[in-house]
Amino acid sequence: MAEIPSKGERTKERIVQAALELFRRDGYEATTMRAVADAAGVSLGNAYYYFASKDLLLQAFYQEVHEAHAAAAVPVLERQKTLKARLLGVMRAKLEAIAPYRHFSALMFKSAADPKSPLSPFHPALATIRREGEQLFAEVLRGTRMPKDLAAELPALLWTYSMGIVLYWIHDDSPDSARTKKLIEHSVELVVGCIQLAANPLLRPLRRRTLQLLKDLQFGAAT
Amino acid sequence: MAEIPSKGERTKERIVQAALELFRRDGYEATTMRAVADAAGVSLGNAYYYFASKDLLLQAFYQEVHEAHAAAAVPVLERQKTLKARLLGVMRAKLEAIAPYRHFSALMFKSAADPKSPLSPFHPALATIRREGEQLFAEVLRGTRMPKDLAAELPALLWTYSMGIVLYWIHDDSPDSARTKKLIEHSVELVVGCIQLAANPLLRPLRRRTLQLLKDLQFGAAT
DNA sequence: GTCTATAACCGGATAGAC
DNA sequence: GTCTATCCGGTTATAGAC
Repeated sequence: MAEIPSKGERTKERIVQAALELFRRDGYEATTMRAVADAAGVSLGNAYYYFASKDLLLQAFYQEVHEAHAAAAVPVLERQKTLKARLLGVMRAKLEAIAPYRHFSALMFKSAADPKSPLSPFHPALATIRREGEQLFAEVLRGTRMPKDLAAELPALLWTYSMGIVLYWIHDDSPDSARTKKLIEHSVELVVGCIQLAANPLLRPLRRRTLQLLKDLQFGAAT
Repeated sequence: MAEIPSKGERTKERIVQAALELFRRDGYEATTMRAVADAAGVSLGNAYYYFASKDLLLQAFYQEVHEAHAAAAVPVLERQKTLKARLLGVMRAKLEAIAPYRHFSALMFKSAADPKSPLSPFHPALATIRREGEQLFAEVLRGTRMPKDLAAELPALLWTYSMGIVLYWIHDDSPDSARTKKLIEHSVELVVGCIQLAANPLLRPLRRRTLQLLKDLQFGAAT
């Protein structure tokens, strides 16, 4: 840890920073690679030496947004004790964290649609970010008693749920994202209801069957 | 109806046909607008006179695929009487219809992520195709007795459900899409179970509340 | 006013020299 | 690692033909 950054690493960092600033100021499409290279003080070809394509520069952005979300979630998780309040708080924090970047979130879904895109959350390059996202939801569940098998799958499920909300939000043009907020309130209630239901010992057979199905459907798994 | 096509219309049709053929043969990205124009026997500028952008040419593709699905669904809907068998058959037909075009389906989701894209199913230009899709699911429901309020919302919900399946399928690299098939079998059961549950008169209050929420969340509606 | 063509523009990406 | 020169393809400007 804490390596001294090599020359190449410092150049790379300069490019990322230049890109982040320009993306924020002018948007992704309006920012040309030539502008990024200029702002970073390198040639166009050199920028491509570090980032094989323009959208790889976005990865840095996603990391930033995730960190903002995680930070905003900390006080919520400290204060709230019930599952419902914790999930609600974290989802609200998520909405606030991404609010300034609707456009970039849309870009993420754009690439998520393409399994081969290096920006798909299923792509190894972004697997880390996804895992960190799931980690956050694991925190949400901390303190909620439930069967082990369920606890193992829930973080990933909740992360997927949060992505669904984001997808809705991207298309939501109601003032102040009122619709999305409403959706969050209601869906959190639903989700928590389902979790509590699923935790009920009487439903163990159904739960096991469902979890098994989910596992079978996971992309990593064997057929 | 049945107008005699004007000269412009015939030119437009020639361009679409050329595009369809090249897209099929070489894929979307590998097909250049110059190649399409050449194949259609028009100049590049002329092609742009009819299609303001390359991806507008894809609309024709989606229409074709939808028609193939609708056609494949006809025998299913004639033979099958139970809701479950009808839905299952139509979903299987869907998978078969899109099978040769995984790549194009991915492209659709790519644009669906961007609310402003002319290829988003929420965009007016594609609203017709979406309505036809919902219409097909309305057919699936024909013969199933259920409350009016539920019947009004279900086609759109089922269409959304089918889109979810397609999204899964795009990422599914299991042999012969085995995973997606499994998902269809299991989720159809789940969906039908939910519908039957929702139709139960005892659950009317919950159903009404849920349907109201769904309506509120619809993008067309007032806040 | 409907249609067609040619020539350019622009920006992402690559080749290859140093 | 860094640069310059170039390619390539989507898109636009614009002028003329019917």
